[in-house]
Amino acid sequence: MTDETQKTQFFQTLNSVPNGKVVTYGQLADLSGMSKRARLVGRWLKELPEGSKLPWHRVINAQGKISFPEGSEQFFEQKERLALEGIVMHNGKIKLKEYQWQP
DNA sequence: GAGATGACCATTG
DNA sequence: GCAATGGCCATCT
Repeated sequence: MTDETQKTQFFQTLNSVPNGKVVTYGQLADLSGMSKRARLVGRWLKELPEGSKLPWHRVINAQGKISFPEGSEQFFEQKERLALEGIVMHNGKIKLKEYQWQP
């Protein structure tokens, strides 16, 4: 069992997130078979190239917020992509109750 | 090998 | 509901 295997599993899970839904880091880690590795998930997402086909913008933290500093380019892009899928933010936060993916 | 860092999480006050 | 605290785990200096 290498970390590459887990990475593949993780990316596969991420790729199966439906349009209009979001997932948290911990949830993705759990679905990929690593319950306490949410930080590693964040690390992998950071490594992704911009042109990646993966829905990285559908990944938010457990507080229903985008994990980039507000005002940064990354923050803005993620917010924009989510808006295109019908996911809007209320007072800087997303309603996990409505938008969180439930496999 | 010790200490710091990070797209985090759960608990506590 | 929000901020502070401790915990987790891989990578970097």
